[in-house]
Amino acid sequence: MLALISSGVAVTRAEIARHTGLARSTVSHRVDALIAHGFVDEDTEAPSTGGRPPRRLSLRTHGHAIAGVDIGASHCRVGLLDVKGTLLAVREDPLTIADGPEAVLGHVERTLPRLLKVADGTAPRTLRAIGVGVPGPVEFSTGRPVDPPIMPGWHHYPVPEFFGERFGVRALVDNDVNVMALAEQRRAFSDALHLLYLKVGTGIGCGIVADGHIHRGAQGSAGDIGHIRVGERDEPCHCGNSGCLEAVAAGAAMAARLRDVGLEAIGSLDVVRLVREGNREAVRTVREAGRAIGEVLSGLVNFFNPETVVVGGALSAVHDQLLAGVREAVYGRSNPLATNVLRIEPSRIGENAGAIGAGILAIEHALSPAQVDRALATDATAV
Amino acid sequence: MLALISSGVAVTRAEIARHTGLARSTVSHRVDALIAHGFVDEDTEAPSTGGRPPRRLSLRTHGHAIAGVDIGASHCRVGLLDVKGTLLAVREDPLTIADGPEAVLGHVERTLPRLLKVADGTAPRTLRAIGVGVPGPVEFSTGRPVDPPIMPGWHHYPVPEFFGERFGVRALVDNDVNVMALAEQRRAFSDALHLLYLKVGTGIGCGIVADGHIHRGAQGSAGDIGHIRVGERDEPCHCGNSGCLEAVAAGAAMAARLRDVGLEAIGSLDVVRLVREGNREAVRTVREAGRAIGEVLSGLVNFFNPETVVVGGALSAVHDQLLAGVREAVYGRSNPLATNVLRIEPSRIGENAGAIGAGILAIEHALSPAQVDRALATDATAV
DNA sequence: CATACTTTGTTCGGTGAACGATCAAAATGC
DNA sequence: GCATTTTGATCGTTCACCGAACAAAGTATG
Repeated sequence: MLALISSGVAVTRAEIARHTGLARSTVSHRVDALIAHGFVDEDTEAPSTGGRPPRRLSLRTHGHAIAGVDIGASHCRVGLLDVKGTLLAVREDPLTIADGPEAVLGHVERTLPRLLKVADGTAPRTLRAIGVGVPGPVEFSTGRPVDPPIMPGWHHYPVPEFFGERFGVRALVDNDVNVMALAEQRRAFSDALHLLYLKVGTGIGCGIVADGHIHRGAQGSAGDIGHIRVGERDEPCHCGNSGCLEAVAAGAAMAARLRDVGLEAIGSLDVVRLVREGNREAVRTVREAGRAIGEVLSGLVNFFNPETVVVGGALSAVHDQLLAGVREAVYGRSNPLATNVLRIEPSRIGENAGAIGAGILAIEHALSPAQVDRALATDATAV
Repeated sequence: MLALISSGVAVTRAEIARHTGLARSTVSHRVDALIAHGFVDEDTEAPSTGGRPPRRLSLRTHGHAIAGVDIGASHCRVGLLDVKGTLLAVREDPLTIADGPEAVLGHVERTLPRLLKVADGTAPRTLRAIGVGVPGPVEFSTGRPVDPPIMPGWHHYPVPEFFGERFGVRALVDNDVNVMALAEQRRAFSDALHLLYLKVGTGIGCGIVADGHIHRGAQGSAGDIGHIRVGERDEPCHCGNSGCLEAVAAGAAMAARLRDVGLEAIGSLDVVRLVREGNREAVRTVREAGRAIGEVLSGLVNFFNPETVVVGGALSAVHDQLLAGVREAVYGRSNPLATNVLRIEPSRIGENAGAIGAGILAIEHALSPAQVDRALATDATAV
């Protein structure tokens, strides 16, 4: 409760009192408790506005650490954050997710202690919580992947228990695009209550933030827009249908099309390289893909009416070309009322969005009123 | 708080204590206050389970009334509900919304007192709140329509103030499909946290319930799916684009197509009539429209992942034919994970959904913790 | 049929958190 | 140097919630 307010808007006791409507005495008392338990620090004095200068409060960053883990199809990024959400250390390693949960999570298990040691040298930090983003649908309440197409061996694997046994902390698991959407919303587009995060890489996925919260849907498969039908082309898709967005506009599909015209392109990164080299065929392909994505997105914009759409993923490296196509299609087709404040922008956080978003997910859980109350009750003076 | 629990799950003091974790003494005290202020009634004793039989509590329905108003393009339905949400009286009148807010709301103003007198004869009821559903986008916080296409003269008209001045109660205004979605979710599909309500009438609209709450989006235009592009046909649409869902599959479009083949059909009701008469062309047209709707819906199902899709509106009168087409397209194209628990069902509430949903909106506001606390504080013993 | 047991709801002191008022601290401004 | 202003701390009061004991009203059991 107070912790939430301390993390942004009201940073002094008097401000908290004004914002919450509580008496100044009450606020003082509770802040003392939070300081005693190691949640909050008192730091510099703020400039006076005519009277006694207020003392600024901030979350105590030293001592604590939160892990944010971004697991991709072929890589794994482990990040360490302080409770304010600033990234202390990251490490990316190539890793095949198809090797199964023990192999992948075992790597995370070995990497984390190293990061904890390295991170910022001086004071040792204790791990408080872990957030994990994985490239497939997850039953959020249990943290278990459900029938993930590209994660063989992960079905119903109890990821939180894995970390709970080894580090003694809670782990939250979610779809990777969801945590990326969360990262962009919290860090870069906090004025947008409703936000979509489009990840355009080898495949295409979408993270949804509705009213400030991640929308996961009934089975945690919300945002799975890769197989929405688009346009007239009947490109066959590995899902069995044809004309899927992913079969038309994802990185893999673009690379295939460029191969057809004799260019050397295996994956998304080759498409990016070719565009950067100024290859006109590649530019045309990306722009065309942008239009296809925009066509689907225009429908989603009408339906969902977000303030902001963020485009990320490997292909956002060439967002000039990609977004041109997306905007063209969206602004051409969407309801004017929905588009007149709509912003379509490239990712501002970039390649660390997954790790940071997973961390934010864990931080917000650890600092939730219920968790803080529990910590205050169990008198365990943290740090 | 207690009011919410009283309206469904915990109907005796001991049950409330078990559900909330509060002490039995506290619950007793608070229930007494609610009884004293006229929110709750004590009624029959429930059967004993081996000890003293518990006394059942229920919301006090007599004395209070809530209005639910459903304004359509060419009709106006005014309903009166008790605080439990049961419909006491309804009245539908033909009315042209284009006559402007004063004319339409004036009609409501004259109708309400009559319903209040008629309703259930005996005890007089005082109006507590009003809910209004209108066929266009609304800025919910102020209750003002914004640029509604088929409501000339209503732009930014202060509807809540109109009723506030005349009846002295709060009025909540929302898009009609939103309140219909709410009615179906609360009354008929309460197990579905995420629900879509498709209204197929002259036009096509969609109400969204996400996590039990109406999703309105950034400008209150969420659910405006009538102009999503569908299929290969390039049917011109009044919005300026072509291939819009509404231009292909709405009641008006179906009637136009039937006219083209020489049948007599002016509006949605004629389509319904022809289908009921067994006209094969009409059946084919409805089924075809269902497929078009299903094609768009399959994308929305992938994106939003609802448990339930409810189909209502005038065309749901022939839902056998319509839903056949919808289901065919959705189950053919959507992500299996999203469809394996998905239910696509006809409206269970029917023509009163708008009035009931608007009433529910108002009731939930009036019984919200904040409002109840205020009522308890201001010592104004209701009734 | 009387008695023990169970479950519900009420009454009654005790406790603790929030409040309001007062006071000390540390600046600005005349 | 002194009034003013704003922040933060201290202290007694109030009020909501709790826990325990108790009354009420039934069922099980000898």
